[in-house]
Amino acid sequence: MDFVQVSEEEGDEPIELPAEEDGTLLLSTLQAQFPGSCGLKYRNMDTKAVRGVRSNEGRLFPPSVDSGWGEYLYFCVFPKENKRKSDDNLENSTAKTKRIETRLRCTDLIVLGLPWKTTEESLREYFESYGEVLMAQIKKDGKSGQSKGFGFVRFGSYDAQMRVLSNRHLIDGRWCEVKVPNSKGMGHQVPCKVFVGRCTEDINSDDLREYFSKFGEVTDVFIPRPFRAFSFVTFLDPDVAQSLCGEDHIIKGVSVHVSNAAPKAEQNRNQQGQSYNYNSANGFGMPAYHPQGGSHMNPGRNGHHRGNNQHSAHGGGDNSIVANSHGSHVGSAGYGMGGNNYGGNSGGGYHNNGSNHSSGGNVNRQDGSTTYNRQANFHGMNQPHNGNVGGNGGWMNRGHLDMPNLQALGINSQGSSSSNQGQNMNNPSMLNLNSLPINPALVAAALNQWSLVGNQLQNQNQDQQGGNFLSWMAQNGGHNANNNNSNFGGRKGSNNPNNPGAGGINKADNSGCNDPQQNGNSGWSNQSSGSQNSVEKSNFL
DNA sequence: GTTGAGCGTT
Repeated sequence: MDFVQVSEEEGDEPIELPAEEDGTLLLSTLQAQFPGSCGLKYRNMDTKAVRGVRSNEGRLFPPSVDSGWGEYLYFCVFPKENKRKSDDNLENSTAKTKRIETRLRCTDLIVLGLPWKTTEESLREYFESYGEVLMAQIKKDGKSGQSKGFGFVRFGSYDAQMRVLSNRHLIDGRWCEVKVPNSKGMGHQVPCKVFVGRCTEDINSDDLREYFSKFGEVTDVFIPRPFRAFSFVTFLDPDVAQSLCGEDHIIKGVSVHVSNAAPKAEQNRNQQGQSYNYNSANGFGMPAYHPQGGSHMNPGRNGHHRGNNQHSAHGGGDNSIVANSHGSHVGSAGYGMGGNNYGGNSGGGYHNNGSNHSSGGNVNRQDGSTTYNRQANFHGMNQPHNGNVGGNGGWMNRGHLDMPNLQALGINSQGSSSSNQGQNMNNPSMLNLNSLPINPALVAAALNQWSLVGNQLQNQNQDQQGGNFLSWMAQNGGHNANNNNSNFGGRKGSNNPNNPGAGGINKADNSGCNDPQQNGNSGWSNQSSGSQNSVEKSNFL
């Protein structure tokens, strides 16, 4: 087997990636090691110039037919950064780093369970061991001045924030919980995920990833199984996602339609009084998954939090939910469109209602080899700007759902809510959880994204398991990387330092599950002519 | 003076 030496950047230590039998390198293989990368380049020894590697249909082709990949050291190509307004004036920073910094902004963190005696000074002092503390405050009773037992803290670096979120905290003698707050007004999000309709079965995740990587970094691709003629593509940049909505694109000769895949969490949120943590930085590496004290989820290289790793419950590099489909079906035949009527979903069913058509018209773009750098173009839409939080200069809440917050998943120790039982009885099972041979947490991540947890739990219950999500998790515990006490849902009710409540999912919250009042009101702007579609869709988002 | 799930008089 031929190996290709690839590094993230020129000069970095290369990783040897296995090529395929035909000598090509799968893009998915590359992306497994370098999430977010979309191509390769190398420096030509003779001309000293950098040359790009040919890429087509999810495959990268060696520069030479005869000598293959040769002895070149290849390095990754990442999607160009969309030009941003005010974030580009950072010095001493590569475009890539800039992008990441743009994405990984800090947010205020709530500190729960503080001792009454803790002061803002001692709070700050405690957290300064993690990094620069920009703000530390204790919420107090207005009259008495007595602490309410919680406060907020904000860090100057995302790395510090992540470490704080990853660890337990003994503050002034009491174990405290640090989370991203669910504060009101923080719940809106700019969706990063788009719905891709009219897909044919031969369009696999690699195809989608490769195609859409032209517009920006793709962090996830999800194709429902069994085949349902649509899929979801998640971008790192919500602006990119928005800019594509309403458009038709041609992938492998098939005209697919991209439209808004805004989760219907909004309704759930309002109804349940529970705010999803769709906010800003919460998309990356949230606390519940990193119970190990001192473990650095991001040991110095933010770039590794892109792409597949965003699904990684344990920071492992290979936990991509997309990975399952990598390497399969690539290059399989079956182009062609028309005549394929998949379950009544194809044809005319995916008109967007219009509210989210943002990018100045539904321009059809042919699938060319050009790299599109879409300009952000969602301002003035229905996405609120929660600007200038903490004076950090106009960041917006983003719809990054990549890293699940199981609290927000609506998972509790009783499994899905009984009040929802029966809601999905007539719903087709869209995902067989057992068919996804991956870390359950990653499935949860996916389910979180698409608010599928409730459905799946119930389908699962009926169809196979007879248990709840937790039991399923337990049964599949072997997949739970490292098995190191994944602390889904935090440590509620476990102030005992010796019992950090590992595995405790205590949040009684049905968000994400379907609710009787939700059905038929999908919050999904695609209108379908099919009678069944609205139900299916409403279950999906 | 008490208390221990929560979500911020900005």
